[in-house]
Amino acid sequence: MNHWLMKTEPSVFSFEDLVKAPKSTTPWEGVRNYQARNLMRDSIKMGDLVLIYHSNAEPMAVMGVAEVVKEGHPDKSAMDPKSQYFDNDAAKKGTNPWVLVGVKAKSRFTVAVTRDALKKEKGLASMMVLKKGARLSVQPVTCEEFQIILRLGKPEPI
DNA sequence: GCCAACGTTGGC
DNA sequence: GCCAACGTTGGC
Repeated sequence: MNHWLMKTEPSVFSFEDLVKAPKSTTPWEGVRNYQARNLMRDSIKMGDLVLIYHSNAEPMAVMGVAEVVKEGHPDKSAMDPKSQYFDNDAAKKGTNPWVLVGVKAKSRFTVAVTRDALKKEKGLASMMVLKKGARLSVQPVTCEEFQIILRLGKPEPI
């Protein structure tokens, strides 16, 4: 099984929004970056676990864990003019390059694992999310990193 | 195919 | 709000 980290801006869609969604499940739409697209298309599999990270927020933190419940398939929002994620170029061409996965909230951290807390932890020093300028919104996380963050977050089941 | 200019992300 | 770092675009 593989582990991932997905960023979200809580003002747009927060971890609690995911928890409150029907069946605590949502299509992770709106990713418009090819590297992240490739991960969702090729590498992210059913049952993989995902850390949900709040970016551009107070606090910046990992808020909980989600599970992949649907593997890569077309992100239809790219072709929907009414969607905030509409991709005009893709729509004009008539081919949709964008892919999403379905995620379901699995556990909520009783202790939000803040960016500062991540930085303080020796075993997390090489995490992509901590690198300056790292913008990839879907990132791989090692099993060791995942376990450390789980220990810090003291998760409770949803 | 290079690379400068641009728009966006996201920490600070 | 600022701006560094990044990915993408488009002229050549």
